[in-house]
Amino acid sequence: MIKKKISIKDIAKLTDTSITTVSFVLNGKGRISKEISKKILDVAQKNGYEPNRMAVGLRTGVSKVIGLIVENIGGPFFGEMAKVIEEEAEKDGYRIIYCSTNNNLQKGKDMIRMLSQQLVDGYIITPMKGLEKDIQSLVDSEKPVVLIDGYFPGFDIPHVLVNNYESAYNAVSCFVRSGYKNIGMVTADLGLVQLNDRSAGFKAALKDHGLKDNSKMVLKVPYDMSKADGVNAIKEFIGKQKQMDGIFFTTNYLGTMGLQAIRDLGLSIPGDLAVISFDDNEIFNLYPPGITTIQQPTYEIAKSAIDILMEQISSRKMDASKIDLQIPSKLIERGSTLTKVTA
Amino acid sequence: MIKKKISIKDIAKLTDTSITTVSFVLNGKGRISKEISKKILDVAQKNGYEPNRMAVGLRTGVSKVIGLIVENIGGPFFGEMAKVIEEEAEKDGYRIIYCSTNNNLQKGKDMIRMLSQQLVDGYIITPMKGLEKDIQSLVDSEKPVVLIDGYFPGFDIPHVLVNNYESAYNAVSCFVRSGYKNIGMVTADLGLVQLNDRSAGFKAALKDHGLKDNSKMVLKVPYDMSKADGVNAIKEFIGKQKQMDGIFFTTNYLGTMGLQAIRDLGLSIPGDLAVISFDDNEIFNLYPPGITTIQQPTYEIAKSAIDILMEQISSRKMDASKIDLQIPSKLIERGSTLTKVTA
DNA sequence: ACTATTTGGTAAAACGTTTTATTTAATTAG
DNA sequence: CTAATTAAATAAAACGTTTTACCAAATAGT
Repeated sequence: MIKKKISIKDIAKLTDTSITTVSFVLNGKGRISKEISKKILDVAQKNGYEPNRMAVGLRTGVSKVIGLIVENIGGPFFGEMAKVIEEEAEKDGYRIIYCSTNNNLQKGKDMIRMLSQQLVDGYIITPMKGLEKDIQSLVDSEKPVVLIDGYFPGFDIPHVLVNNYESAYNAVSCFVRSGYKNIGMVTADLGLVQLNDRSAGFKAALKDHGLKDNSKMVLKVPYDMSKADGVNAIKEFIGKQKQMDGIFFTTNYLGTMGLQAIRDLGLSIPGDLAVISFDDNEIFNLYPPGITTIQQPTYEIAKSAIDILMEQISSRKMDASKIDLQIPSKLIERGSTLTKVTA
Repeated sequence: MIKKKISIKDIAKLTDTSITTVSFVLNGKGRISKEISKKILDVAQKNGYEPNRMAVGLRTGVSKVIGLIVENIGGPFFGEMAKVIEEEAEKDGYRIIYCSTNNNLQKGKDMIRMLSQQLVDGYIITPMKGLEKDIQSLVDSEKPVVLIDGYFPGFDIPHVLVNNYESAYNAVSCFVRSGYKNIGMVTADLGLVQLNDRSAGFKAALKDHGLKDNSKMVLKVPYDMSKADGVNAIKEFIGKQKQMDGIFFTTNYLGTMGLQAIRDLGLSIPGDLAVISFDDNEIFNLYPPGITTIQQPTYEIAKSAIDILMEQISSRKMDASKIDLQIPSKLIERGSTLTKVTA
């Protein structure tokens, strides 16, 4: 029994009414008498009528789908984000189409192009270097867009992200508070503004705390480097920095690579090296003695992004364009930054 | 400059041809002369023409979108899966709409209904108890469906998952091989067949190795229990099992809760307790002394699922209905199951 | 009692494609 | 030199909605 989908036309036939009438009743639009309404609703209900989204989309230009373009849907940060976004969007009857760019520019461009085929009503995008014009052209053509986790300096595109600068600054303060003064940093070589902001916050804090800004104590791990190579690079880096007593990892995956490096080197945390990493994570909670982290407010970021997007979608006002929402992070202090004991 | 999307009709006008001609050229269908073809292609290219997916979908009944319904897109296992699925689907020009059920039956039902509004060409679903009829009705209406990570006993719905029974069996064998004979298990109370299979494999292995099947050495943690409560439950469980020297966690999240419990109890791994967990994970690699895990072949599962789905989509043959693909897992042996040293 | 107005309902156009059936022009066959 | 074939292009219908414009009947206004 291959049940053919029932259409509005079928319902009209079954109820001896017109297509228009059915449509009006179903959408509560026109003025149709109680009795006819009831009859139509009944029949629709009984036959499990569901509107054909394609037809609706074609006619109205609204797909009720939003496009989510992130770096890696499989990662802990974006995965969590994706979940919240889905849940929030669903409340407004929206569904999510996603795609991971893996920080590949071409993939990002392709995706924006694909999705712009009248398929989605709006975009949530994690920006990457080189995508500026593509996204701007989206905005120019009045497509609602919200950036998360980053932004484009000089472009008026609404974005919401953690306050990277202050967060990194706070990390350094935490080190200092606990007595660590020779602090190194491991970051990635993507041109991402969020990483730059973290670096800037880090440096500013060093300066403000009167620590020497030894730029040799910064390692940039190439993004496309394999995990094993990355760990080795970090090991080598740590090996070279003889006087370093604290290390700051600017991302989640660098943090775990770092832990592995530290473990392989047989160093103790925080005895030999205090540690703070960006992006809280189950690992950092569990790994002895507990790693101090900067916890991103994923829920709030995602919620805000959806809210802003929906605002744009409903009222076509673009006064949201100047939105620059930076949400504070939470420093989760754990064993890796216990007060330094000097021998 | 609000660029209006250009349509096939516009191109026809610009090139002094008909709509049909343009459509034929763009799809390589009819017989159109080289010169006109070139002209049309040029104009289309120059104006950045992209077909309106809604219109195409309405006319052809094909959306080029597949629906992915998982338990939690944010989790490590499903996230990784989602990523592979997206990448593989993209090769065939498909995009993914996702949704997390959080093991909530109603949400699952709702999602299936929503997506069936002619919105998706096929489904990849992680089954949950109670969804049998909904999914079967999908199959009945000739919608391509593939289940991943589980299946419905007694229903002929194609599915691909890890060989749960054998995997759990192997875990026990690993314990035994290393000298651990009093093996407990922690599992969840969802009615999921994959968990049942794991339990069954576990018990069968105990029996085959001549170990006593002490059913008191099994803890079922309620799925909706908070993390803290879960950890406490596990702590209590471990506390009660005085002679237990090895413990098997049937899922990822139970494994990490278990690690926390063990850490809180101040027990050493594997000295006091050997550990194996299902689902490999960065944590298990990093956490000292390294936790032995059953690594699911996520890539292969996802790839196979997509392949089977595409097969169904392209050739409307339903002979795939009896597909029961169980892919072997890989036991990653780490420090948590080092050979037992008896004092 | 005639004109306004409201009420309940519908026909038909439009959204942008794909595809079938047709037309016209050009080529080949006999 | 016609008749048959083929090549090139197109008109028009259809997919399932939403929505504008319109109509007829009933009600209200004066």
